[in-house]
Amino acid sequence: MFEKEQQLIETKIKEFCTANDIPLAELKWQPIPFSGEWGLATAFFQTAANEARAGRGSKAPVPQRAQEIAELVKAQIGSVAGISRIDAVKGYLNLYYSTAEYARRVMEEVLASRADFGRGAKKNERVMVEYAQPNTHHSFHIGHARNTILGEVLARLVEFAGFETIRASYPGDLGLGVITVMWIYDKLYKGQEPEGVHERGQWLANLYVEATSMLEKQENETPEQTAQREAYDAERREMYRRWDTGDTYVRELWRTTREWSLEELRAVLHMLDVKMDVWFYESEVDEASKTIVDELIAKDIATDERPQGGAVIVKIDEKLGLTKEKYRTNVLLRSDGTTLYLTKDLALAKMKFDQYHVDRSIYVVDVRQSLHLQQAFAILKLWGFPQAGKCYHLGYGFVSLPEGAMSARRGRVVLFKDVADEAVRRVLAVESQKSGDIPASEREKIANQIGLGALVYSMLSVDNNKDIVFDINEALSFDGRTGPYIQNAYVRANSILKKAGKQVAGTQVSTSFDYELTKHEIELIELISRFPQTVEQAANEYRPLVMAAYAYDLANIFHSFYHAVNVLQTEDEKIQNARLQLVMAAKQTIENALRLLDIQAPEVM
RNA sequence: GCCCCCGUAGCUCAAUGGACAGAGCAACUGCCUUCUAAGCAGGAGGUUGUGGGUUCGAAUCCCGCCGGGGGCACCA
Repeated sequence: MFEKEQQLIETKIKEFCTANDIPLAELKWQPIPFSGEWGLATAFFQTAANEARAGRGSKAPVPQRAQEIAELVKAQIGSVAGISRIDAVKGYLNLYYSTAEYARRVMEEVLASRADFGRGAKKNERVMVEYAQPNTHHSFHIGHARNTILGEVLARLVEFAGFETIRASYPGDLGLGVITVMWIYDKLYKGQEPEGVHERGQWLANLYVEATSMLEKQENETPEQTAQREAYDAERREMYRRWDTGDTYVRELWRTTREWSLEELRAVLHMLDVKMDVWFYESEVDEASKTIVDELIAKDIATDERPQGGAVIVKIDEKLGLTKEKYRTNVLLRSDGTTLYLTKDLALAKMKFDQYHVDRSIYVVDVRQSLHLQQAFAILKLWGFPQAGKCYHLGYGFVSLPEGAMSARRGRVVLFKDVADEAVRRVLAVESQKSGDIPASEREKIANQIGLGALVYSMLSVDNNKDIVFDINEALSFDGRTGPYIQNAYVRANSILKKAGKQVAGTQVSTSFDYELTKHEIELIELISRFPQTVEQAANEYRPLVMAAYAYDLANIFHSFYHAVNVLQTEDEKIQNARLQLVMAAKQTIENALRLLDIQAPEVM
C-alpha cells in the first residue's frame, strides 16, 4: 500500500551507497515488530558484512557499522511525503507511515473490494487439486475428513490467490475390500437396505468388519472352521473373478452398493460445502491405465519382463541416470497382466494433463504415500510431461486414536458423521446459557456452523506434516484457539454494526482517521492490511495453517479492541464513524478469512 | 541397510536466517445492571533433545550423536 514511497526510498538508498562506495546488499523489507506503529524496516548487517569482507569502510564490528550506515542513510533520505518518521535503530532503518494516511488507505481498499479483499491477480495457470479419495463400500472417517478439509482449503486458497482451480475427487471403487463387502452382502444381507444415507454407509462399514472376521484365520481353529473359512474365501475369489470378466449380476450388485457409498460421500462433501468439479473413479482409470503400459514400453521407459515370466517394471533410478538409490524400481503391470496403483496414477496424470490441460497438479494424500508419488512424478518426467515439475504432493500426517491407529477392518474408526453430530449436540447444550436471543428456527443451523467450525479449525490449526491423535474433546473445544473463537469475533463485529444501524448507512469512505488512534486500533488496522500477503503466502507454500493462524490472530486483536474501545459510546461523531468503518473492515476481513478456511460465519451465536 | 518427517513451556502446537522464541489447554489473580463473558486483562512457566560447524546474526542452514514416527517393486 506504500509501494510508491518504498520505491522512492530504495532509490535514494541505492544512490547514496553508490556515491559513497558502500557495497549495498539486497534490500529486504519487513514490518517493524513491537512498535505499536506501522512501518517497514530493512537491515544493514549484510551490507556492513560485505564491506568488512572487502576490507573497506570503518573497522568497526558489523552491528556497529550497520548502525552507522543506517544513520547515514537516514540523514540522506530526509523527509518523504506519507512517511511520518525515519529511525535508525540497532542496524535497522525503520520507516514509519503517517497513521491517518495509512489507516485511510487500508480502509478504502477493504471497503472497495469487500468479498474480493485479498484476492490475488489472475494467474495464467490452471491448477488441479486432487483430494477426497476414500474407498467406497466403507464409511467416511475422521482421517478422510482431515484430507478433505485440507484439500478444500488449499483449493480455496489457490483459487483466491488467482489460479484457475479444478477440484477433483478420486474414490477407490475397486479391489479386494470392495469385493469383500459385496460378498457378505450377497450371501447374508441381500435385499436389505437401511434407511438414511449415513446409516447405509455405516452399515456397509459394519458388513466389512463382519466379513473380515469370517475370512480371517482365527487362533486355534478347528478343522471345520478352517474348511468353512476357506470355502468363504473361495466364494469371494469367485466373485472377484466374475467382477473382472464383467459378469452382469456382479456388476449390477457392484453399481448398486457403490452408489450407496457415493451418496454418503456426496452428503459429507455437502456438509463441508465442497463442490467437486471432477470425479475420477478408480474403476474408470483402471481401463485407461492398461493402454499406457504399451506406450511406456515403446518409449523404453518401462522394461517388459513378461517373456521371462516376470512383470512390466520401471527402473526409475537407472533411467534417470542416478547412481544412488532414490526412486528405486517399481512394477507397472503384474505378471498376471493386472494394473497397480502406480499404473493408475500415471494414467490419471496423463488424463489431467491431456484432457483437463492442467499446468500444476496438487495431490493431497497421506504422507506415507510420499515415495509412491515421487516415483510417479519421476516417471512423468521421463515420459516428457513438462508439468511433471509442477506436480506437488501435499502430504499430511495420519489421524490416529488414543488407542492406536484406526482400522476399518476391525471397525476401530471414528466416523466423521458421528463427530459432526456430537459437535452439534454440544453446541445446542451450551447455546441456552451462552447465546443471546436466537430464534428457534435458526438454532439448528447456527449449531451446525459452530460445531463444524470447531471441528474444521482443529484440523487446520496443526501443520500438515504433523500426525494428529484425535481427541474429541480437543477437536470440539469452543474456547481459546478455536473456530468458534474466530466466529465469535465476527458475530461481535456484526452486532456492533447492527446496533449502530443508521450510522453505518451514513458512513462514507471519506471518514478521517485524523485523530489519536489507540494501540488496539493500530494493531487491528495493521493486521487487516496483512491479509492479502497472507493469502499469497499460504497459497504459495500450500499451507492452510498459515491462514488458520492469521485468522486467529485477527480475531484475537478484534476481541481486545472490542473490550478496550467502546465504539457505540464514542462521543465524537467523527471518531465514531471512523471506528464503525474499522469494524466493518474487520468484519469483512474475518469473513474472507473464514471463507478460505471453509468455516461459516454466523450472524449471531 | 537406505530414504523421508519430527524433537520448542507440564500438555497440544506456532515462529524456516533478523530486533524481546509466541499462542491455547491445565493451574493461579482480577473483570459481566456495559457493543453478547464462546470474551478481556494480569502474573507464572524456556540454556528450542545433544555436541560441533557456517554466519554480523541460528529454534531455523550443514555434519555427528541420542530419542520418536513413517516408508522401501507385483497392497492401496
